[in-house]
Amino acid sequence: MQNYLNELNPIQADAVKYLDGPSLIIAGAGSGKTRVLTYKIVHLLNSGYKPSNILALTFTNKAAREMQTRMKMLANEGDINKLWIGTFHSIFAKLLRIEGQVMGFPSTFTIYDADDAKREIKDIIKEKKLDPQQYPANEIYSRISKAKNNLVLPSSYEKNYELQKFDSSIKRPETLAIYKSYYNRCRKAQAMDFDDLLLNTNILLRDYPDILDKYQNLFKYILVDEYQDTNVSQYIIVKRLSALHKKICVVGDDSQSIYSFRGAKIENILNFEKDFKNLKTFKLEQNYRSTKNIVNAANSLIEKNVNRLKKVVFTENEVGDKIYLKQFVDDKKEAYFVGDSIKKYKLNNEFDYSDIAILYRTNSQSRTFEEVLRRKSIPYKIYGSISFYQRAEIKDIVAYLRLIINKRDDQAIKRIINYPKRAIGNTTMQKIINVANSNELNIWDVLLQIEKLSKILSVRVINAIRKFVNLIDYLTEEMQKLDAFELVNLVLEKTTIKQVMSNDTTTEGVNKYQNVEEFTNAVRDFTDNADDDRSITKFLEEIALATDQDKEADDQDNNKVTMMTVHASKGLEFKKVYIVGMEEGLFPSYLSTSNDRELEEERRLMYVAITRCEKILHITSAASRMKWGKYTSAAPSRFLTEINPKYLEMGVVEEKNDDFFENKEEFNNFADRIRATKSYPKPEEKVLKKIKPEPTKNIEQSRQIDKKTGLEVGMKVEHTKFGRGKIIEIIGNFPNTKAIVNFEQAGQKTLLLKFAKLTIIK
DNA sequence: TTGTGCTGCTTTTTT
DNA sequence: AGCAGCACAA
Repeated sequence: MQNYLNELNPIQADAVKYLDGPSLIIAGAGSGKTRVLTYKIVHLLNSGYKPSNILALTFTNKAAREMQTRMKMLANEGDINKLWIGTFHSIFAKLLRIEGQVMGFPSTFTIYDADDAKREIKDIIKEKKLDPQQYPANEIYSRISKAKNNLVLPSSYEKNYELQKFDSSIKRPETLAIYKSYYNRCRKAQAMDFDDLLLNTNILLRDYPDILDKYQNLFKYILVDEYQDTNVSQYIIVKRLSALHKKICVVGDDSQSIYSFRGAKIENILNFEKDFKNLKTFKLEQNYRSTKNIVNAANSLIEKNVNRLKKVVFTENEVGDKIYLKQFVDDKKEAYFVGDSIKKYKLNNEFDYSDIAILYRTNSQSRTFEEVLRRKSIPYKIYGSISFYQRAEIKDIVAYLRLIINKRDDQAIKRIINYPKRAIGNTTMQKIINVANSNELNIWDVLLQIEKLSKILSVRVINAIRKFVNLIDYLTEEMQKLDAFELVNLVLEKTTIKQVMSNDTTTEGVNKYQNVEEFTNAVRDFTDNADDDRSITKFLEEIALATDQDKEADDQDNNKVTMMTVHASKGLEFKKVYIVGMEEGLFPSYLSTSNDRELEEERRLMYVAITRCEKILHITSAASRMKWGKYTSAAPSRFLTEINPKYLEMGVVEEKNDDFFENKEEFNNFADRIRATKSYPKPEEKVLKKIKPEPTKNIEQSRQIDKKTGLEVGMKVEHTKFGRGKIIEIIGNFPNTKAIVNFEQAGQKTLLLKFAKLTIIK
């Protein structure tokens, strides 16, 4: 075995070698954190620890996988497979499947994702006849989530005067009642949401000492990655499990704590010293990733935060280019600049597409860039907030699988009982749900004895339901004999989903069908490669906790520009980065500007964004941007003024137009700053240059749409004489606009629009 | 019961 | 701009 310790700097090596007691590794951005963690695990193995005695917790599946891959170079594969390594959620889901029976959970319990959880809450609000405006499901969900992450069960919520006072003060006195009801329903459905996985683990370890004992003994060494992002629930789990051996190593960077909206407590890392006696602290401060300019710029920004641990990140890398700053008239110009810039770098062969990332604050910003990159034939991949497995068409199929495994999964039933259409409509479901609720039954129990409802349901409906029940029963029986892949195919076949979908020839329909095919491929992949358990249960387990980022492994052509939110970019690095949309109200988000804590989190987020970059960093903003269908203007982000200007290179302000500025003062401030740097050429002329505010439509587009009638290329239309057809071209100007239409029956015709009566059909 | 078209809301980030 | 939810019609 090669001496891996030689590949580390002295502090890294010390951190790896120290196994005697609790340790805290403060790892600055780009300081080789993953390397230290993986080497430390290898070191544990070499020091006689058995792999099954090591627990390593990460925040993303990707991080876990990355560590495993890296370890394969250094340790034997059999050992690595026996490690307990994974996300908090997946590890403790696994634990609950093994041990949850004592709490009344079968090993087949369902995991509700955020979507399921919100639907359930929405249903409850509806059934309680509360005003959905007053009780937005989203906010109630996050309130409940917060309670759970602070280990506040409905019973403690009820006793907590403060919480209820707050709910009353915002006119939501029924929050507790909703929480109670939601909590009970999840239990009844044998379902756990993401927060329950941690909460129930806590209850398990608290109330069952022999189980606690078992796992305290099993986990002889515990490592936690991204410790700054742990919430109370996770923190207590870690504390309980490590209480016996006190062999725990947590790694984190307070400057990169960006998940407090999800209940993460930055205090967990700030106070770690108080929690563990004889703590050894290691500070990794040398950055191996970025140029001096980038590291220094990031430092100068994060220094503005008051609440932080002392740490000075430095680098011995080259000075590098300054950070390029540019502002544009609107979001389209911004996107075109990025597209052109990527093309230029690519032409000069300076970077591969895969070296480049576009980072933004909100997912909705991706659209504009997607459009531009597609137009310029630049290959890209987007990591969206919606995971592949959360797409409606996939969730439909998954719902069948979930129901086959767990008949009490009410959310699954609601989703599929009328998909594909079987004439079991909303009214029917409402009646059934009422019966279920008033008898403390699951929906499935009611369906099993649907004949009893002959007074309130028609024979037709009862027969439809019986058929549905038979179908599910049949599939459940078959499940015993089949592997996951075979079962999925049978489901697609017998439910007629496959047939229904292939009949849909619209673009979206075809797209959905392709997604389903991709899904079956993923299932096949799973059955082919899973080493021990290839049941559908195991597969569902994996995808319930999968995110979009976890699906790229099999992507062959990886030379693509990456687009993602800054949050999603944590832990990654790119040679060239564009941070876009640096505007007040967007980054920092308008929701965070009123309070210092949240503003500091936004600043850390910006810190994360900057430190993703190895070599060339562009930061852009737009003076005006399409938001909710309207153009809204914004001043450049305050964070730009917080970076020490000596690390910045101000670009030319492109075609500035003060018609776009309601807030001139803020713009002028920005302009002043730009003037203050030498590289900016004669600002006044540029700034005062006026252009017509016609930002959206380009010529090419306006030729393809007839403004008068709203007809557009690609639309389907109906003509009184020729029947249905599709517009393939629009030519000429009003009043002589003509449309070339390809009719299904009559063939291609050119019609003068002022005469032809075309009606648009969907 | 299903389909359609209108209204009003959304966007912060995610395991 | 896009979408969910809803009212109303077929």
